[in-house]
Amino acid sequence: MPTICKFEKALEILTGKWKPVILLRLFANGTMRFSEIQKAIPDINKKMLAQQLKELEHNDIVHREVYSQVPPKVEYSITAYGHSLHPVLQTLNDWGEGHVEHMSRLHGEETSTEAVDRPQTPVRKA
Amino acid sequence: MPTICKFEKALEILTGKWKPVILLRLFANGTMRFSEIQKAIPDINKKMLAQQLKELEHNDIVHREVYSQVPPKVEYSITAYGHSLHPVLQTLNDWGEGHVEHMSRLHGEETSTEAVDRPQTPVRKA
DNA sequence: CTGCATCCTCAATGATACTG
DNA sequence: CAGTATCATTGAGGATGCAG
Repeated sequence: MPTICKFEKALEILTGKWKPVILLRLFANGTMRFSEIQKAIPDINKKMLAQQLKELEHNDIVHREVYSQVPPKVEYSITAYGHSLHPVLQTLNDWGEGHVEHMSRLHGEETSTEAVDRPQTPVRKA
Repeated sequence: MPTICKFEKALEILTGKWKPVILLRLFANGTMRFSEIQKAIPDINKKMLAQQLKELEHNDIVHREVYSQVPPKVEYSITAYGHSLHPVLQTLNDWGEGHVEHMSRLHGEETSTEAVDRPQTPVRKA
């Protein structure tokens, strides 16, 4: 059980199609209701949002506060422990920033930086 | 295009089922032949290895040195730029280390830390 | 030895409807 | 409003064979 495991474990937390966006939103806004997050991230659907939040909650990154009232109200926020992620996010973001520049320098000046990766597995088309 | 993009871009590099292992191997061993990496990571297959290496190469993280000889010989190594990833990996790993402990403290003392995540979508079985 | 092409599998993602 | 349950989709991941 080398270093890999820890490393991969850490990645598991940040990975997932919506984790990053959700996390950033919560880091920025502090506390948000379920519907607020949904509005903030139009392309996500309830199932995914709930699912990802659940995972983040399980990892003690996000806190879930339920208000027993009608209509229901649930607020999400970054836990104390979750804030320990901040430096990690920062590092990742800083490197990412330099990286996009590095890429444009290397390859074309495409501002899109899109469809450049993962060329393989050409999608079994009809 | 807020911070997310850079952040996610960075994640893209590290993510992928085999990127972490491959990266760590290369960081540790310096230079390895295709077959060496394969032997070092028994569970990976040629296609995946080639694919992930290609992506890493495209991102200028890994260097590919081809020796035009028979039989063919190709060596992979971390590029100069690729080494800029080291602090990122370090940060991630450090946080991951603390995280596994935090998890065991929170939930059970399960050394497995397995099947605890992602409870949803119960696998559509026959 | 390397690596691409093909075909296949399945887990993650998504759309939708229903419930407290 | 905040979920859960179901069913459908898709694309990353994998097995295998051919080719340089």
